[in-house]
Amino acid sequence: MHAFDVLGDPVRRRILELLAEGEKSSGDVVAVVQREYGISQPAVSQHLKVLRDSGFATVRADAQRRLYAVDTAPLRDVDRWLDQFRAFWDHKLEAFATEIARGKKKRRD
Amino acid sequence: MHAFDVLGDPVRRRILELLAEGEKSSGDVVAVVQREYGISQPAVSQHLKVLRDSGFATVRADAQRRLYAVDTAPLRDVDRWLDQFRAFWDHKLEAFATEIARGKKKRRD
DNA sequence: ATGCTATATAGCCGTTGACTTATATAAGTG
DNA sequence: CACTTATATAAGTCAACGGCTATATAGCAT
Repeated sequence: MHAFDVLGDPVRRRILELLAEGEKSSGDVVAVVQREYGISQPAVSQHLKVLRDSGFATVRADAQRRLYAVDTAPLRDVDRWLDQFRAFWDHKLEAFATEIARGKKKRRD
Repeated sequence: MHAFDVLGDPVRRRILELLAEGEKSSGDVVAVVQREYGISQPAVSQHLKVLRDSGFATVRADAQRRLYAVDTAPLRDVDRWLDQFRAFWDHKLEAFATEIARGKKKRRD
């Protein structure tokens, strides 16, 4: 599943936002999402699986708990894809700051 | 349709890349996409409609032609959504450069 | 062992989205 | 006006996705 398809789902975006706050157990995520979206535990679990499989999240076990953390690698891919459009809103010196931010010392075209 | 859903489709992403090169007629887009993805003219036209409706593209008429151009507003929304994750890969001074690039002088939390 | 807690998987179903072909609309051309 | 070009819309099909309930798996507690 492509990164953008993963991010297409509002529940998955919300889960990533939660994980951005720090590592959270499946149960923690279920609690919040259930309150906000009213979907079942299995539904949330499936979203977590998608996030795992697509590289957006990593898991580690803690007894019966599964602790999820965000992995930004695919988000960085998205960010890099956006690069080709930044020229449209990054004019002036902002473009320079962005260059630095993205570590593109070699680009000159 | 949410911005991420729009970007979820590879054909639409490709169309945006084409428009990033400059204004193109529907026919120009159809030609490329048809060659690369082997889908019909109406299919491409429908994708262009989605891009229009979701604000990713603007059109102007030139006789029977429709000239499409990219509108980056929704892409900027996506970029801003990514902000909450940048802390994970924007460490050191790069973060500062990004701050400048995004014009966030007020943030302090 | 037995049961409770935490999480994942299986199997089913309805909706949606991305195609298709056929056709409509609109503007230039002979 | 009739024809062709350029593009959009209509209507139908099919697969994929996201939800559900039921159940399996695994670890802790009694």
